[in-house]
Amino acid sequence: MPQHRRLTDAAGYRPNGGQFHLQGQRLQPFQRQGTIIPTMYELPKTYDPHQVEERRYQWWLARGDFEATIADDGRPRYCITIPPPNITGSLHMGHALNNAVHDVLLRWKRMQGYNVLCVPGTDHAGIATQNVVERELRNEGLTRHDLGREKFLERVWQWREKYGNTILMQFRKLGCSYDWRYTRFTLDPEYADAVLEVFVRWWQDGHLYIGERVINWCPRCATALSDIELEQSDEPGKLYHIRYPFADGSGYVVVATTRPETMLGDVAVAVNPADERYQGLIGKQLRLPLVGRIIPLIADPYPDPAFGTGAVKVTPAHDPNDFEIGQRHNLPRPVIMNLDATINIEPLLEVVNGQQNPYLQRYHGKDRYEARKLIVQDLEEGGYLEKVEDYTVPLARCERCHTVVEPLLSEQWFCRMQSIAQPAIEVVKQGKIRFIPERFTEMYLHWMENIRDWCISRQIWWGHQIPAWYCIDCHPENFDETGRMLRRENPIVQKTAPERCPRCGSTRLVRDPDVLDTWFSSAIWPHTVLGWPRDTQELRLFYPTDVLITAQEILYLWVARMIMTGLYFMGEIPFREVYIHATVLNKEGKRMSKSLGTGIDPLELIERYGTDALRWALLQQAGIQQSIRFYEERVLNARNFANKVWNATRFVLLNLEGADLNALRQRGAQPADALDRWVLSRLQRTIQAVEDALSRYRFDEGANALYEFIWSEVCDWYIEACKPRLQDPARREQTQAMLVFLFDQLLRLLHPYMPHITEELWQAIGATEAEPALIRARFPVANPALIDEDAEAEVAQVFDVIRAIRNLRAEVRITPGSQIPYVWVNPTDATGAERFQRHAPMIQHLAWCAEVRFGTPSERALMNPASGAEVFLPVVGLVDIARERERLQRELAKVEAEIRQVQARLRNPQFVERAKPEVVQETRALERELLDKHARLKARLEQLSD
RNA sequence: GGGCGGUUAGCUCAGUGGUAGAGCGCUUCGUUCACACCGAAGAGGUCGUUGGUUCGAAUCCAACACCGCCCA
Repeated sequence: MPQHRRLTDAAGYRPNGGQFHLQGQRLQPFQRQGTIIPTMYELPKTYDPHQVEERRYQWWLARGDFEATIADDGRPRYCITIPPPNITGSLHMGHALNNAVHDVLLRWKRMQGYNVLCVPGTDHAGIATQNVVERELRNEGLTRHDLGREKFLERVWQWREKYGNTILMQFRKLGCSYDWRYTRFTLDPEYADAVLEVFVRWWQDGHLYIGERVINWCPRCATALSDIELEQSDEPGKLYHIRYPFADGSGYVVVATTRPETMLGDVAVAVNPADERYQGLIGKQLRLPLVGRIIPLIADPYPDPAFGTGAVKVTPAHDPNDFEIGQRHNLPRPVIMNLDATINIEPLLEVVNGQQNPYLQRYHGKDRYEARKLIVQDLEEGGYLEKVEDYTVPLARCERCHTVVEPLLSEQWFCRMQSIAQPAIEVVKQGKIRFIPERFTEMYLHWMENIRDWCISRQIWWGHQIPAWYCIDCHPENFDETGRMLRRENPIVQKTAPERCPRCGSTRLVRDPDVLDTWFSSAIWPHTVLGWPRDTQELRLFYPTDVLITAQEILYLWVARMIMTGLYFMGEIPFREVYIHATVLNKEGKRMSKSLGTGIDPLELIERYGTDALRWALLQQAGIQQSIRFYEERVLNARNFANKVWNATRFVLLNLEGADLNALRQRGAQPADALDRWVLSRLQRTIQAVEDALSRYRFDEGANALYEFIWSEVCDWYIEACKPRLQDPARREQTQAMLVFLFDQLLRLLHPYMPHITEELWQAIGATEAEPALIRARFPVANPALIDEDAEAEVAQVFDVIRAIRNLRAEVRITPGSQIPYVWVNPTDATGAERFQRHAPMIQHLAWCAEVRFGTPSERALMNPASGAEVFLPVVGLVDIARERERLQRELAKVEAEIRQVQARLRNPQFVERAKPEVVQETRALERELLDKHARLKARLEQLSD
């Protein structure tokens, strides 16, 4: 039976100048079928992710490793529905972090034995997608109106077929182990049906209404925008102070505005009732400059007396706050602007004699900014303009086209939120849904408790068209001569088109042209992707889901709404936890933006450093922060770490030559000495740390524990210490078994973070018939019995002595390459003496000397105090006494400073009395050690002065 | 204006009451048969400021300053 064989035989790979050659598509290295053959592999010196990642991903896909079992097979279940990315999007660092976090959790839970289901999918993204296609059309010299609604939608679907899955393919490049069979799209027929179901039920239950509100209107896109579709920014502008004279000629009131053109629609001036400056004036009439309208001075709590003159002009149709004032005082709300942001004076004509007004005619039909210029000019000429100040204006722009958004009164569909929100507040208060980091609980509750009605209609074509029909014969006045609807009244709301009007029997029905806000459909994502409103096995098994992982910016617009719809339609929370990860910024702390060129392309990083490196770099920073600054050097470092893991495993494999891997595995970890017990103990602590970190979403902590253990303990010390043992026939097999066990565990622990490289390596060192793939192998469980404080203390002391010797060597430039004949170790007590004698071979090997002698030297030597011993490095004829004294003096000064600190603490009776006893003990022990060091340094100095 | 987060080594960040840490960068040295995507040894910090609590504060409290996020 062959004990080992070359990789070229088994899998068609041949090392060639550090490169692998793929000799055919079907060849899959390290994948063994059937019985396990102990194998000696030749791995290239440098890990090449390109040779591994795509192949491993396809292998998992082919094996069905990402697929959940849709049945109760006795395993606990774990389910996540991902935040569906916008179909027009492409992978950015935020997605990379979000999906890396998803996949770590999924892989971890899967390895823990959970039946894991992760549902991926995409969002139709109404405005964004419509804009992309409209831009395409514009290049062809067309608008969507040239095509008409139906043809236009065909175009959008074509676009979606072509590009809509780009981002999901990019998620695969991240290694995401999602169940792709369940890929959903928010405009799938079943999904669309669920959306209509929600609309109809909410309508029947009285939660929907048609109303007039001031909404954010994009004059370019010609639609209402939700808050999240806005870009808020402060821009330089002007503050205009305008005099509004009293109608009786008794002076004037000054109001300030940043949008003077809106004065055309003013219907009042408001002041705070508590404002003393206006006592006795409230109720007086003012004459609106230029327009001539007579408007009242009213009292309302909204104006802040401390701000400016304390008087606010009220334009209900063009400002949301003014709208509310108008409602309180039952004021008219003239709309003086068209949907394309040109001025329309028609609503004023009835109130003032507009035909006679030379000003109004001048503004009619002019663009808002042009009108502003004219109005300011006319105000100035009329003596109404008191002053103009430079002022920083908060501006909202359309996220898609960057046009300044206009607050505008319009007819929209609304959803009443208050009663729907109540249960969603309760479940969070009761802790049924937990936010991580916790601070988001308060933010969520605050927003929910002040929730406003939700404008759910959008004046675009791409999306879920509102299932409401209107009868022309019941309300002919609501339609113009072309049949276009002017007003919504008595809607017939149902899932499918009604045959005839239930009131008058007419068949002349018109469907509401508007579509629903995209968030309306994504609000039902968790239960809808699992099959709602049908009663499915998936829903029964996997709802509620376990966690929702997202970025902070959509806490309100998406997370809150999912909680509300989940409770409303399922009667149950949609997820138990909400993890809100950081925003990825660049090194300067600026938001990554493609248009500003401040972004980093994750795909480029994957190309250069590999997926596992990118994941590691992101996760190493992913905890509970608000933001993380990301830059390429971090990925470089992660790549180096991957290479370290590769080479450490490679070392183990190279040292298995002639070994029976099966036998070694069966033998398991049998510690032969303190060093073995030390590494097993450290491993348990690492397992605990990773487990604990992942359960708290502290991916950074888990990564650091792994990095520290693998690099600084296993590679720097354990492997180095194992080298001579592997050459010793008496210890070789036991050491091999230790290493095989250790690396099997390490690769398992690391797999959720770095799936591809670990699977590839584990296939060589850990795979068995019972566990053929790491992705489904058991995650390590810490064994507290293996935590060994004594071994840890003992090994720490030995390492300290080794470091002390290395330190002396470096002092006199004796490189590690040149072995020295012997060093002296002088233990401070009997325990130390016994210990260091036992570990003399390790000290020799790791301090690069041929012999360890015990005691003090008579010849010339450098001295260094260590923990439990002082070490001497004999330096024949080379010792510069003066220099050595200087070095020792420096050491002495350091020790003395430390002694002063420690003794100051111990001299304080309050400390000895009140501090925890173990702290006092530790401090005393520290004092003893420092005093001991001090004495030895002193003695050495005296010796040298002879 | 309100709420929240941050301020620790040159840079990016860990560190929730008991001897200040990591990675990168820097200095010196080194191709020892896992790894130069590496190894060995170093230098470098009055933990934003000011008060308070405490035997003891980077850590808890208060105020302030600056940076940032969210909301209005």
